Amino acid sequence: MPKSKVFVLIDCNNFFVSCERLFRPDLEGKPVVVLSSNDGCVVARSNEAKAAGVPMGAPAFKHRETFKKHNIVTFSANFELYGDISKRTISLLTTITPRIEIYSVDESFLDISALPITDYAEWGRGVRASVLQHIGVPVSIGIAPSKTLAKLAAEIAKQNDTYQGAFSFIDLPEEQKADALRRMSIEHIWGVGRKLAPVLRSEGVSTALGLMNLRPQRAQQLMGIHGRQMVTELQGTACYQLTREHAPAKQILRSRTFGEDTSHAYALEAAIANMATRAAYQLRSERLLAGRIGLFTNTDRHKPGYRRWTREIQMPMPTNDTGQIISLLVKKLGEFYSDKQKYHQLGVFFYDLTPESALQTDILGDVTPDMHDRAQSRMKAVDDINQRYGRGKIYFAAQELNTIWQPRRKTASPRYVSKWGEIPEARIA
DNA sequence: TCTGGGGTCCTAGGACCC
DNA sequence: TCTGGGGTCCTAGGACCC
Repeated sequence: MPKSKVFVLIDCNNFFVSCERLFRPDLEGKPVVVLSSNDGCVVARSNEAKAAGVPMGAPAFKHRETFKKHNIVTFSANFELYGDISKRTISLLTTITPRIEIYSVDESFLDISALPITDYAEWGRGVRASVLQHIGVPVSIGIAPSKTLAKLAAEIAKQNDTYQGAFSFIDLPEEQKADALRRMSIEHIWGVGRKLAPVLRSEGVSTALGLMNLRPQRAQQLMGIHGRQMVTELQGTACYQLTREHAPAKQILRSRTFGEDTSHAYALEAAIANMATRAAYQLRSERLLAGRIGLFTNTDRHKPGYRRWTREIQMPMPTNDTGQIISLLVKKLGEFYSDKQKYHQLGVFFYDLTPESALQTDILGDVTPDMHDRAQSRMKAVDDINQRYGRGKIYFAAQELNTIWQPRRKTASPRYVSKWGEIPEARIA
C-alpha cells in the first residue's frame, strides 16, 4: 500500500491588500480595501476592513459611508503589481519542491509526500516565516492528505492565531480532526458555494464534519459527482491530484464594463479592437488558434430594458491574427448595433482552440496557407516590437477611435515594479 | 451616479439515429 | 397514426473557483 499523500496549500492573506502595503508600510494595522475595475466591487479587504463590516464583493458605492467613517483607504486594483509579487512568491516556493501547482494568483498547492518531515505544523510555520522575510507577504498554510482538507486547514490557520499561520491534519488524532471539522461551517468547504450551502443545510448538514459523514450516494444526488468526491476528500483520501504545468486554455475571454455607457459605434469598435488585441495576444503567446470567435455586449443589467447580444463566427480556418479578428467582429457588430441603445459592457471570446502545430489547411476555403503565413509574420513583428519596447507601442488604428470604454481607476497605486517612472525612491539621510 | 473579470467543469435537454 | 429504448453529440445554462 503506497504511503498516503501530503498536500500543502499556501494561501496569501488578503493578497491584494498585502501587496499594496509592501510599498505603503504606513498602512500596516490600518483598514484598507482594493476595488475592482471601474472601482465597482470590493475584491480584497484588510483584517481591519473586515472588522469594520465591509463584505467581500460588495458594491463600493453602497459602502462609501463606512469607508469614510472608519477612514478606510481604498485602492483601484493594480494587477501588474499583484502579478509580479505572485511570481516572486512562486519562485520561492519552487525552491521547496518542484512539485507545485499554481492554483491562482495568491494560492499554490505543493505535493510534499516525499519530503522527510516529522512535525508538519512546525515545518509550515518555517515556510510562513521564510515567505514573510523574503517577499513580505503574510500567508496561511494548510497541510493534509487531500487538497480539500488542505484548503480547510489553511482556513483554520487563518482564523485562529494560536496556530501561528499553519495547521496540519497529518497525524492528527481522529477526535481532534472531528473537533476541527465540527467547528467549520459548510460554506468554508472548497466546492460549496452560494447555491449548494442551503441545499446541504436543508438536508441537516451544516458543518464539515456533517458533510464528511454524509452517505456518498446522497452527496452525489444533492451536488453531482463533485459532492461524492468532496466527502471522500474530507475523509482523508485524495481524489484530486496536483495539476502540474499550465494546461492549455480551452477558451479565452476578454471583457470590460465601460467607464460610462455609450451609444457610439466607434466606441464599441474601439472596445472590440482592444479586447481582441489582448485576447489574440494571449492566443499567440500560447501558440494557439481559435476555431470560433465571437463577441457579446449588453446594456446595464440594473436598468430597465436590459438586453444582451451574442454573435459567433465559425472560422473556415482557425486564426490568431488580430487584424482579421477585429474586422470580422466589427462587421458582426453592424448586424445588431443600434444608436438607440446604451451599451454598458463588451467582451470578445475565442472557443475551439487548437495548437498552431495542428493547423489543418482548409483546401476548399478561400484562405490559402500563404495568406496564413503572411498574417503570422505580420503579427510576430507586432509582438516582437511590443515585447521589446513595451505593451501598446504598436497597435491597430481602431483601438484609438474612442476611450469612453476604458474603465475608471480613481485611486490606483503606482506600478512600483513594472514601470521605471513609478519605482519608489528611498532617501537615506 | 455608482454593482469586476477571467476561468473550469458538469448536467439537462434537444436533435438525431438505429 | 402511433410508438420503446438506448446511444451519441451538441449546446445552454448553472454551479463553482479566485
